[in-house]
Amino acid sequence: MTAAKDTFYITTPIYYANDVPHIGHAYTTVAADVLARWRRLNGDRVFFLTGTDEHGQKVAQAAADRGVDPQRHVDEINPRWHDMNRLLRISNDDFIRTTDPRHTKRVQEFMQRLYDRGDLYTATYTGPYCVRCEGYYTIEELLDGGLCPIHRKPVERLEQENWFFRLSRYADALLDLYDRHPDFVRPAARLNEVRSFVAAGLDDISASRSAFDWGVPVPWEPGHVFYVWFDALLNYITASGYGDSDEFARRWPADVHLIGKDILRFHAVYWPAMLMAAGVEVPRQIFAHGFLLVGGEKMGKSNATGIAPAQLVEHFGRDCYRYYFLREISFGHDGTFSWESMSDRYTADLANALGNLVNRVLNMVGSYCDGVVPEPTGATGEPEARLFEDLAVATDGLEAFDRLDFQRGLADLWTFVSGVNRYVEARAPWAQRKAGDSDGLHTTLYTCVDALRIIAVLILPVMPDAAEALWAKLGIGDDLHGLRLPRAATRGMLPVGARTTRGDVLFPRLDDT
RNA sequence: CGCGAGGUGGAGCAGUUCGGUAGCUCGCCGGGCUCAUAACCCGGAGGUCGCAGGUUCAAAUCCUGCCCUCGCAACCA
Repeated sequence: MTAAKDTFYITTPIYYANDVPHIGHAYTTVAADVLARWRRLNGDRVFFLTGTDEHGQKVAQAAADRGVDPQRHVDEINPRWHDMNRLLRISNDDFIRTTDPRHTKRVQEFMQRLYDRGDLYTATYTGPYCVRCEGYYTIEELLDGGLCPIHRKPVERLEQENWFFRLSRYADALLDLYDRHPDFVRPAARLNEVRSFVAAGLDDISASRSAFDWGVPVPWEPGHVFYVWFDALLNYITASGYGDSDEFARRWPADVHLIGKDILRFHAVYWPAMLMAAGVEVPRQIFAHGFLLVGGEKMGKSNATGIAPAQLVEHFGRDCYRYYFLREISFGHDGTFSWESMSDRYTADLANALGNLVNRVLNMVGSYCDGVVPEPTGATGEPEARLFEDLAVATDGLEAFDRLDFQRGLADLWTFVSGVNRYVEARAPWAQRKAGDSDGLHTTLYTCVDALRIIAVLILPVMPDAAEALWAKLGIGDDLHGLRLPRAATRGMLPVGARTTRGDVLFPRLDDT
């Protein structure tokens, strides 16, 4: 008896252990986290996986350079990734390391299966080999002087017997997959890329290495380890219970693998082919987002380390970090990061629109009603109708998150935030108070605080800290994290009599640029 | 003929799938309000939607050609 899939399963790539986390890694991880939190808010059981890729020759060399054992090397640098996740309040349910025994054991089981099914065969390879890439090249691919086209460094000449995966056997099945599931790869332009690549014909790919031993051993061939990409891709199933338990059946297939566009081929071609070969269902979707550009240029090794997430978080705060990249950049396209645009977003969207709104509303509740949410005894009219239209824009618009269109979702959510500001202007509670219209005033303030309550719920996936801080100000007893949509965003759920506190400003203006 | 993305008011972008008032944020100008983080609200100026043709009653949106920018070209999110 196998369980049925009942879990929303989302992954980030596993990051290369040797890398220092930069805003590009964080971009992928934050997006995945927002989606995970969004699905949880909607009541889904979620399994959100991230991790590190710790095998390969480069890692072994880096360890050797330091004079330490590779395992010790990766153990020592692994905390960087946990630090990044903690810094950004990432809510991953698991963290897979490819050196975990649970992983290596299952990689071997999986690859044994490919072997048993005849999809792995041995052949001798002779030719140029780049250690940094861990990749083979043809003479034509090399740059002048026999340099690696990626690293522009001299390549080695290698002759070794390797195991190969019969990727070519799966070309038709892959094309069929793309035709039957056009959403398998998104955005659509990426699917076209992948399709034309496969349609051009696939070569079998090398699946093992024998020049070094820092990897998962090939069980039937001493002295060989699996090529790091086979090892790495398999994390998605080894971490979710492949090989035992109903847990795997509840999670697999993954709903979405979030990746950068650079590793599209591995995920959209090799990975499904591997799964087909093993008789495992393919994931539902691969979503390749764009690159972050810095100063108009692609962020590379030269300038990547220049911007650590911690620098930005220190200045703008964690919530702004999470908000900014998703609001500013169209997910799936390349986007430009700049300190100025981040600062602008902070000031306009967070400090002025949202933070000031919270402050002005709670200030009025404080001074007009002693901080207690009044009973809305007055009549409602056009201003309320307009406000509720804006609310509908937000709740409908946020469904864009399910399409990974965070930009649209957040824009629509901010329509509501602005809408509440417009509502305040339309009702002018300060004037209602002067006029002695307490019924009207109470309805206005109740409506405003109720709107803040809904905002707290709706920003939760993106800005959990601010959501909690706002929630605390509202003095509602319920556990914010226990709330579920759509009920929690229904108007009128605010309890009369709640004791609000103005407290510190949510997003204080930052003086500098 | 390698593949792909993009060229939209001063800046950054959305809209292009399923043609029909060109939209958003910032900036600028003017007004309002005064509860608020000099914040908020309203109005305005500013664009021949890269260029040239074509289809159509109608094109940023479809077709053809061209120009320019930027990525990728088997392992950097």
